[in-house]
Amino acid sequence: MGKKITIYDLAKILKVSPGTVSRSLNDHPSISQKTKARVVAKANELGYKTNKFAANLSKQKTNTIGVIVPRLNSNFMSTMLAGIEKVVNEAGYNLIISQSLESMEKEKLNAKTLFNNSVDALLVSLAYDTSSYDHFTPFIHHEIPLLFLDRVHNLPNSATLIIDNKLAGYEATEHLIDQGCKNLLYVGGSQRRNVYSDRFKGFKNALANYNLEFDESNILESDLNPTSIGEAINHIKRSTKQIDGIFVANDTFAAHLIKNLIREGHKIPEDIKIIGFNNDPVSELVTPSLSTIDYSGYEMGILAGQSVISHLNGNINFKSANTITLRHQLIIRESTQKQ
Amino acid sequence: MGKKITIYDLAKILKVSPGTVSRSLNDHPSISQKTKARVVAKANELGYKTNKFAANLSKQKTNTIGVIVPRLNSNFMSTMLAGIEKVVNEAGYNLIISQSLESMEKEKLNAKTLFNNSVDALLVSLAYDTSSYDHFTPFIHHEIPLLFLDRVHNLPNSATLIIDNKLAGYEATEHLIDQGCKNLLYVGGSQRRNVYSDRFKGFKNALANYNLEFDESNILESDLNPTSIGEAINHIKRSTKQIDGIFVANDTFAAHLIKNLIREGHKIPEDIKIIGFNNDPVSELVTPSLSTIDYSGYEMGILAGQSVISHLNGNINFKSANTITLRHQLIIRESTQKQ
DNA sequence: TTTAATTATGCAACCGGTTGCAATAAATAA
DNA sequence: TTATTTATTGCAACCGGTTGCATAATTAAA
Repeated sequence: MGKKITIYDLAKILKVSPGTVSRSLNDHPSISQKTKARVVAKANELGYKTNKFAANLSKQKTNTIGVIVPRLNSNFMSTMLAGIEKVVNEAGYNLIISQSLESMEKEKLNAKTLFNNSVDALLVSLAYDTSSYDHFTPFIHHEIPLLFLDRVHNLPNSATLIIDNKLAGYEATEHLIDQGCKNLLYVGGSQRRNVYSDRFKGFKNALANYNLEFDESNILESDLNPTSIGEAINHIKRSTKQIDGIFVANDTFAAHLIKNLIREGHKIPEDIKIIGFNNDPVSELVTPSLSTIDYSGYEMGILAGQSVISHLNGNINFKSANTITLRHQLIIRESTQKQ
Repeated sequence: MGKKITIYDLAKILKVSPGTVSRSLNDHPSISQKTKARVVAKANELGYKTNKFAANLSKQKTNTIGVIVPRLNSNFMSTMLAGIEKVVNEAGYNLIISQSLESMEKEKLNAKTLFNNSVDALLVSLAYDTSSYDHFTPFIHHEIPLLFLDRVHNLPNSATLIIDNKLAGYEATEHLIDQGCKNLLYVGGSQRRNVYSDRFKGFKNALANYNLEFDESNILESDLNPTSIGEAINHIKRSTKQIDGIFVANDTFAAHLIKNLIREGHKIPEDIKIIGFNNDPVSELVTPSLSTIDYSGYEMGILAGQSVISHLNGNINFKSANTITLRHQLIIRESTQKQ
């Protein structure tokens, strides 16, 4: 039940000043080893705990890092968060996590809240429909480290952590072409988000490079929600040229697509080859197993945590436009197998 | 960049006392409407923002709720968190999330950290190997609301939020028996966790009820990690009586099991029927699709958030042992289809 | 032994709200 | 009009650390 003991209590007991107690506990250099030892010993003995409120108030620092993600319940995001959490926790920081639910309005609110909560840094993966970025300027103005992850936007004095989506998109598409596909379809999310527009650019480049013609029927913009599978199926059915290869910018949607195409009587990979993106656990489990682009959310999280921490420790900083690009890898499974 | 303005600035400008400003901003009843209006107007005009540090210090309240989960990157957990986040956020609370990584030691650390951070409430889903619960007593002693979710432990003055795992286990098993299975296997996690031991109890009850014999070969305790699939396969192979029905306490593991059993030449559901647990998205996507028990992590999260909030608001409390049981539902898919 | 240079500690202001209690102003009753 | 009651507002202590600067204690140099 221990009534809270404060540095004042310690000071009185040890017959020193509160300031000395404070400095001792914080291992300040101007305190003698002897005194430090005494203070620390007594503090432990009495179970002293620093009152974060007070410490925060005078230091104006919360030891808290804010995160905004589109949603918590996606494999990629939760894995990334797991990585972030691990690193920042080891460094003594807490994570305040909030989700935008893919809405810019909610994202704005989240940003405001986190700002008001004085997070020491902010990590963001942008919502589906975010089109303005003013809600991040308070962070920049107050020099609060701002790091975008995966779904990024280039703002001055902020850093971004991504993979080379364009290249990955190119490689995925090239793989389909290698396997003999001629009429390709790209299914991705909002072109406003770098992850989708870049993958699409890669897709388009690959088509051009292999002299495959491209028109608007070769791209489908979707919210990638499983409930929207119907639209995708319709698009494929309606297409005048028979589609024989699909690059889906998201494994979960790709898995649903496989399931539904098979239900519709298509053979995969014989009639249509499909490649996804993310190497979500589901890609191994679906039948046929799904070829995909692997990149580790966990690693991205770890790296994000590390950069932010080292920024906070003053080792590096985000002043100079700072982009970290992670590696990715093509994973070939059954869904793109040549006959 | 807008020097911070404080209640003292407002007080000076408006020629009232800081106390009056504070009370006005908090809509205290003893301030006249006129004054309140003036203060609020001026506060808005100058873009006043309350300094949480100071407010926390004097109120000794953080408006922050701590959560400890075994891991962030499981569908169930991240969905549950999504639910919690939504509710508490709307109520003006922040969520500090930490993961125990299924280790009691880490869980202890997390609990300590969250305690030191003075969270206003704590939500916990226990780690795989947690066997002592002392790390939660500080919360109870300080009357910080403590709520266990899904993987629970009954502590006095704490609440629990669960489903009827025993009944669900019974129903899953009964379903297998209904479909003609005679030699059943239960694959679950640590018996120390209610979710697994209760499901097992239901399993055993069902066997007894249908006069099916039970011995140690009918149960396999696993960490349910996909890397442990080999052990499960071996167990099934080695079994003297030919196993024809498996109840796996976790969809992901069940999905891997299906995939691997098929690879080994078994036919599912013809030779072996399988039922999972959780209704994870993967259960629909695997082939054959997986029968399972559905219960909504999201709903559980929402409910958890709501109970904690209403407790914090003084509406209900956890003093009287408080258990909320959510409903669940048997979902029949292809993996248990009778021929 | 003195003086200068270090090292260790104390003092007190400060961070910015919150809140019990006293004081004053306004409203109602006598 | 005066005495009461009630509605408003101010005062000042408090929450518990942190930190610049002055002072005291100790050590090294002269």
